[in-house]
Amino acid sequence: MNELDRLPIPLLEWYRDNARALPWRPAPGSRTLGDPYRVWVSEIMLQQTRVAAVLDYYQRFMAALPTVEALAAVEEDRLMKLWQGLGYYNRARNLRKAAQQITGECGGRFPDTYEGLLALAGVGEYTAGAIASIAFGAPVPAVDGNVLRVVSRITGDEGDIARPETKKRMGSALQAVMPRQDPGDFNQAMMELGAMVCLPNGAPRCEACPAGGFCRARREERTGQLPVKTAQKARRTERRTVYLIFHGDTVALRRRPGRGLLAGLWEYPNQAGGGLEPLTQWGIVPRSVEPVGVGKHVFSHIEWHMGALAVEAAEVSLPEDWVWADQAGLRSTYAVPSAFQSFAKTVEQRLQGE
DNA sequence: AACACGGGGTT
DNA sequence: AACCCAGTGTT
Repeated sequence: MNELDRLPIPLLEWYRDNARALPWRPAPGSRTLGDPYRVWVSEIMLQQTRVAAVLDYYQRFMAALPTVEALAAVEEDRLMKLWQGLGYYNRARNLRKAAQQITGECGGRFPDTYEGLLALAGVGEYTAGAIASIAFGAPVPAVDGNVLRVVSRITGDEGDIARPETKKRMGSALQAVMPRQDPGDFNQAMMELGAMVCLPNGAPRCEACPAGGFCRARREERTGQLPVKTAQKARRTERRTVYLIFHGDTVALRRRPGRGLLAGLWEYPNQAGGGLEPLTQWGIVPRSVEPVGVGKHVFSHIEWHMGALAVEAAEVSLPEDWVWADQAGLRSTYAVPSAFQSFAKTVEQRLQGE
């Protein structure tokens, strides 16, 4: 028998005493199920995103779109504005797509099985397991990055956690020890343990761990070597010029393409490289051009180094899919990604001062 | 299996 | 600067 057999009882006890109160989380130990819609929205927001980053977005999102029906009917631009700054914007589009699946092909009934949930857009193996267990009490594991790290260390498993085969093996091992009474608490406890105690980067708080007495990595002093994970690819760097084009008390925004990076969001016109040629190409006649600072933004796979030019436009006409945005529009209508946040102050001052 | 896809916190 | 986060979809 392996170390995981000894885990459920001390883990659940630890969770009852140490779980954070979260807006989508049923009271730990209460054996009450989570609300499916609330749990679902939270799980999508939490994909590759920390709890602290999600909290405010979650509250605003639930206030604006309190039901599956409201989500299914929301305008895409409003949806993007609610998601602005959270990243991985396809999550939001898939969320709406799935809401339409539920109100449509599911006849308005929220899927209540692992397989049914897995069929929803944006719901993969992890999320299906999380919702099935937390909202419906199904005894299926939810294997995320936290859980992979915890299982790797407790069992001393040296399998590469980036490999599907490893995820499958650890999922099966968890399935076998999962308590039938409260699978939702068990899954959340595993993740909570990974987030609060069994920390990455070789700095786990083993003295506070309910598995400390039987954890293999701790006993063998291998917490610094586990989990095993293939290193991620290096980023490429792009140098771009961002054009802050002003006209009166407005600034030019253009919509990004519908696919790819930051799809469908709004941005200040920008171009790899730079110079003044792009302005001509866009049909912008500049009254004045002035460098107004630099910005850097790091994506997971790209690094943008940006230099900004403030342009006073003499012409009012703009290319297709561009708009003149005023302060109110920037604040409440157009979803502009964080990559351009470093220019917000400059833009605001210009629109203010004019 | 490899890659695209954001943004930010921690070490 | 590296790591990684309550991962999923596409190629």
